[in-house]
Amino acid sequence: MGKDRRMASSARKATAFQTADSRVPRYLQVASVLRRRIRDAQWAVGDRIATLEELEKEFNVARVTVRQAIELLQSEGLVKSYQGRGTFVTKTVESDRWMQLATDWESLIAPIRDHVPQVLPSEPRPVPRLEEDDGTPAPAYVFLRSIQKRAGKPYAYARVHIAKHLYAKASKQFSSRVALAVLSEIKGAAIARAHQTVVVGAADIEAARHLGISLNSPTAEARCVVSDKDGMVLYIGEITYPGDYVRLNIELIAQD
Amino acid sequence: MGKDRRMASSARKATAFQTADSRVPRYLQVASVLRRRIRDAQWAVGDRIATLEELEKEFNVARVTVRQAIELLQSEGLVKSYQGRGTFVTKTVESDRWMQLATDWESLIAPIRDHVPQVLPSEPRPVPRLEEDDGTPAPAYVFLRSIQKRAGKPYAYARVHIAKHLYAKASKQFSSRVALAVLSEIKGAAIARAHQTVVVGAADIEAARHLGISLNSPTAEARCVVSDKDGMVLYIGEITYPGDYVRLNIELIAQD
DNA sequence: CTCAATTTGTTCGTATGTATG
DNA sequence: ACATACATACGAACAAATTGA
Repeated sequence: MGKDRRMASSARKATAFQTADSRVPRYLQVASVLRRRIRDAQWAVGDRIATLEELEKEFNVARVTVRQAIELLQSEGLVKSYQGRGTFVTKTVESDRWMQLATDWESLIAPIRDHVPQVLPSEPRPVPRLEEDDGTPAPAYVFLRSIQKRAGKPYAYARVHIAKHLYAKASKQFSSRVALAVLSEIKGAAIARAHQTVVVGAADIEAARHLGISLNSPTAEARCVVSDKDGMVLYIGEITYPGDYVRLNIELIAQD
Repeated sequence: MGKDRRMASSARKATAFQTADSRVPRYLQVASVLRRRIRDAQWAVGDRIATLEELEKEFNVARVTVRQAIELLQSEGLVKSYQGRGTFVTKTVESDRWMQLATDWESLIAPIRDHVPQVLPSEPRPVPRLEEDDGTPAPAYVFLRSIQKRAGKPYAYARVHIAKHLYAKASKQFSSRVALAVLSEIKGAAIARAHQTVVVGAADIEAARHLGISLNSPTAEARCVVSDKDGMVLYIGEITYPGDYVRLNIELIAQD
């Protein structure tokens, strides 16, 4: 016995990595760190990566566990191992993976003006979650759900509440275009304020299904609230993005 | 050439959740979804949560697996089960967990002006990563690493490059105060532009250690670049936050 | 060419964790 | 609660290929 095994009883000794035991299989944890090193070009194509022995020590795991991680990368075609020589990077990971999240209204609207969302059957949803600062609710809302795709791959799962009286003005458009884009063009909608909150989250069962990612994998959850001059909330959009697509650029002090 | 043992798992019966198989133990996946529902007050304290049968169906796992998840929550003191009655929420998860990430210079500086970071021994670091849009590099940089804590708990791990000629003007201050705060007060530093990029990432071994989170758990990675009127980069800060602390508020259209 | 060092490949035994039925 | 199957993980020993002295 005596050695540091994988123990479920969290009361047990600190295990590998000296970090909190996440109980994600170790070989997967190691694999994703290695994968990221390749993605970040810390190891470029053609480079020999660290030896099994070095990795064993760095991650404090058994040799077989490192091998398991490397076999995984090999099956992804990222590396190739040669007995007696080492393990070499053969391919790099896709890099243009960013979804730009908007920080002002125009850059929010412009890119999605002509998007065609895939509308999902709308389950009834009791009431939109409103927070203190959001404003006062409209008398009634319509609830829509949709998936946005890019190159056939889903990159956003949207749950949207639209004030019923605005929805009525262009109900057909709302089912074929992105709600915010439609909203921004409705004359009767005097948009006076729009704010967005972004948090790092984890995919729940719905998001995982619709985005084709695994349950609990990191996501960015954006919540966009649009209101009129009286503070009445016209639109609430909750949009979930896969975490590895999201990028936010913020000008803190703009260049002259 | 060994047989691919991993395939055995996907050969297993119904692929739960119909999502990509993340190979995180199912009962843990279920547990975190339930934990989040409690955190989000979807199930408030005192509420009876869904029955085992409902959860079995929702997640498409065996009854014992649901039980395992619920036992975990029970051991965390979040719920309590009663035979014949159901499972009830007994405690909610800490709620004021947000780190406000700044979207303008003043709100970036103000809260950290008086912070005392814990400076780490600075390993040498060859060159700061500069991207196209950042500007031109200064002749030389000083590299610092530090941990920011709040209530004894680390919430940020910072790697910072400061232009050497500025560092020299207040070297002592830089080791006891947050670099950006010092920088903003140095007279010689004519800050003309500051921008920040935030992406959702995953904790590498360093970040995991310093933040006390598990390897590969979600993080927010902020990269802040400050430059002067000639486009010379005075400061590059790479800051890693645990994902569940980060919140970004963005005014898209400001209220009058 | 041989030898030693390095590095990956393979196997055994053991223990524990996960999930089903 | 139990039996079964499989997955994860460790440590250790040994085998095979490669490299350079």
